[in-house]
Amino acid sequence: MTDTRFDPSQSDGRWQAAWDKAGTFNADSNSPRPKSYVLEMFPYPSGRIHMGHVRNYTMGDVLARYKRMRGFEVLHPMGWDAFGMPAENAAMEKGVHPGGWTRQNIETMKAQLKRIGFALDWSREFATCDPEYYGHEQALFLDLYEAGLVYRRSSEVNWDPVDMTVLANEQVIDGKGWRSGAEVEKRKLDQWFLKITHFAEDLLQGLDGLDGWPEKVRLMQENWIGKSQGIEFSFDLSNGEKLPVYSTRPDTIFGASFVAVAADHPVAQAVVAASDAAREFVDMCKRGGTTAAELETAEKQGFETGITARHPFTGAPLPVFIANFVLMDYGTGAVMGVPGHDQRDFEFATKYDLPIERVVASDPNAADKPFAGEAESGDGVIVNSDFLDGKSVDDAKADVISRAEQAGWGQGTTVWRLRDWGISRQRYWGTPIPFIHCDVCGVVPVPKDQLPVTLPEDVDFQTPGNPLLRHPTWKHVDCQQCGGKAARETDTLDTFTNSSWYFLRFASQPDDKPFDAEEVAKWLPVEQYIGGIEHAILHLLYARFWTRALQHIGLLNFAEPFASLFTQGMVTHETYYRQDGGRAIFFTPDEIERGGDSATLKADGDPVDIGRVIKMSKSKKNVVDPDNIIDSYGADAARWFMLSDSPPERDLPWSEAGIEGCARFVQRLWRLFETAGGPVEGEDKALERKAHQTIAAVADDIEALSFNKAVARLYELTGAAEKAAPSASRDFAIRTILLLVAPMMPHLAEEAWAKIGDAETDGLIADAPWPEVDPAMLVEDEVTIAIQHKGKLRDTITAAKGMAKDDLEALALASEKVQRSIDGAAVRKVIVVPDRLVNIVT
RNA sequence: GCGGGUGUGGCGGAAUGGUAGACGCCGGGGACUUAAAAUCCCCUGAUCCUAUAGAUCGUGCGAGUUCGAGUCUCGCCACCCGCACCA
Repeated sequence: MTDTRFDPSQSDGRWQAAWDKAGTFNADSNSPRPKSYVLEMFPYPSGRIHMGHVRNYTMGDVLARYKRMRGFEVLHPMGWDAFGMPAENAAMEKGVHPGGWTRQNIETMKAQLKRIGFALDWSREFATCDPEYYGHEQALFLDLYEAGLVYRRSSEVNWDPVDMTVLANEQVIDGKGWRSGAEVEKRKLDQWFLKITHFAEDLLQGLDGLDGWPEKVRLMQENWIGKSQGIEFSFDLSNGEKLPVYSTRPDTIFGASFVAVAADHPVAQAVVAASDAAREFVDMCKRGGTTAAELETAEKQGFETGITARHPFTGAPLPVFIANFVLMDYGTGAVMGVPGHDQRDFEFATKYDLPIERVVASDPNAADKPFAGEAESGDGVIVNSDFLDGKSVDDAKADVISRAEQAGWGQGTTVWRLRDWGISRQRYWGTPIPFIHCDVCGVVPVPKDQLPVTLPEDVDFQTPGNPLLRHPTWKHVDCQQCGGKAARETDTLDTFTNSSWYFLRFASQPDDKPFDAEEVAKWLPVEQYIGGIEHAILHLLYARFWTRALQHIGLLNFAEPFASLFTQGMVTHETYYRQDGGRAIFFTPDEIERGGDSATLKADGDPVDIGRVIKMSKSKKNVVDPDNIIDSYGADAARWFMLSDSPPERDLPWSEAGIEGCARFVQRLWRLFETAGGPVEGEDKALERKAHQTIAAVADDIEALSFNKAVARLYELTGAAEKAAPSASRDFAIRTILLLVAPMMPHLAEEAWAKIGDAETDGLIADAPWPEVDPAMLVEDEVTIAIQHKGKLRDTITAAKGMAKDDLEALALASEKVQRSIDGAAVRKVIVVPDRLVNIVT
């Protein structure tokens, strides 16, 4: 037995080259095998691969390799989400071209991914900044335009003054740009929109069928779509106008004591025109902050307009206020105020001394019960409401809506929180929107045979704003229709558009169209999609929308792109810092010498503080570079670490000790594998049984993405095989371990497979089938029975599997320890769970 | 405020209502070695103890259901995530 070591620096690259050469992981859509599409969210080429990528792609890789072993033809592709602002920022800061910068990053990151040995089909690689990709995207955009799902309108947009671009609502967080963090301003611009609201109901309904998605993500999308049902009706105003309002509580209409409109509502603007006091109030409303904390503490304030609204049933005049808590862009921008049953209205009415009427009570006798300092928004029975009295909330809602509809002053309505998706960006590094503007003909689509509309290469980034707009020649074209002078659209598409259909392009890459529906049908929907929770709403909702939209125009025959979704946790690390005056100075893990529960700085040998374990980030310097890890420990140790210990949906704390343990295990396996092969005889039933149990369990664990459990089971079987004396059974167990770790440590597995080198291990282990389980071997013939007295463990005995209850009971009562515990008390009851335990109750 | 999740040794975490702490990391002891690395073996929840044995306690807190609860039910607490003056 030679005691050699496995050398990743020699082996990793050799096997990566072997897979490349054999095209092992290239997916064949014409294969007779069943298909499986495993996909991880493709990366933005920001510069280098980080540990989060490694974790994400390792999980997908294990699943993809496992699926291949189970006889599936697996599509496991990789590409680049290559448009976006960091490239332009780099252009501005370093004077490089966004395209060159991006290509360079892709090259670096691709080399990094290859070093980790991912089973990817690189033949399908593309970047979204390839004209071959975005040209097809332009074609799809034109298709959607023809289908009426794209439109253009002037709208108030979220303008980021730092990035000089428009942001989608989703990209505004607490009133600030999601990237720049700058306070967002409002501007009016002509913008392109995608009609995602056309599919609001369908996107909501579809969530019910997504059994393979986390409940959390489904709920987040449900809330984002925000369906609400109620009534829209108009008040007759004292100035002769009509004021439409929206309410989800028509049942409380008799409790209305005022009407409120948003500060930028037309009614408010009319009042402002005639009143300086009103103007002051409205200006104050607009200044108000929009952050959660500010809204929490903001007082409900209003300005009484002097106008009154006529109650549709009682005819009573209700005062109309301009109020700071009413939003213009939800519902109609105006509400009826029912202080008794809405907390905001309650606070408002209290401040302005408006009537607070009870119209819902726990029972009819409680009709005059006073309020306990807050509104009651719960269920109950209607009171003090004329013809509604005694009805349930639901019945009263229906009654008011039907009366309003019959009388013609209102109707049942559904209101959505979801808005149409504004996709215009005043940026260079994105997909040009394929339209031209002609003074005579208006907006004219670029004919499909002139696609792609490509980006000009010679652009200047030293001035803020859109380089396409400033370019001397690019935008000047002749109109397709009239031949006159026209200008190209200089806006580009939101980068989320690029990631809304890339998974289709991976499945099929014809030159003459975005994708081939038949080829796509062979692979889609994606069987398992893996990525970060940060995409729970935006990317995943847009991708679901695009798939529906393409189905709508007949290009696809399915609505949901991702059958199963998994959101993995982050890779975290301790932070190291010293306090310097008021602020912390952070150190990288490389600069630190880590002891048992202390850490010192290598440079001066003095201690540093160990901070919280948080997501790896450059600002906290708690990052570990995957390349360095692979240099030191090899790809397999890094992969194994990514799968060990933490459940995949939770955060994974990186540690030096942990990766060292993984590297040790790689060598431990190598030593074990070296003892495989050769002539061995003899049987070790128990070990053989454990091997079969492990095959079944690891398969279950991988399919459930419970990699940490699969890892633990492999440690166990490894320990058992190491301790066992040589036998044919042991040889079988070792070969079993080799096959089971192959998806996780593919380089070590190939090396050991080749080294065994007998008929059984011919070819690449990557092409070997998953081992068969003998069901008979899953069952133990002896079991350990727990003996309890009143639920407390007193003894354990070994018994034959399937022993009769009476025999077990007799064995249990014969136990000396049990008898001592019972101490002569009368046995009242004996619970026997076959093959498990006996519980004696006295 | 609304919605969701999490809570188990020094740490990461196992556990179809049935022997809590599998497996890994850290730590301790030992073997091998001139020595170190590597490797191997043993110990490692807490407390008590008359100590090869045994007892008690123990899964955020408090109740409950059950022969039996980390697991189920009810009520709290803490932390994390998402959404939010959405009428």
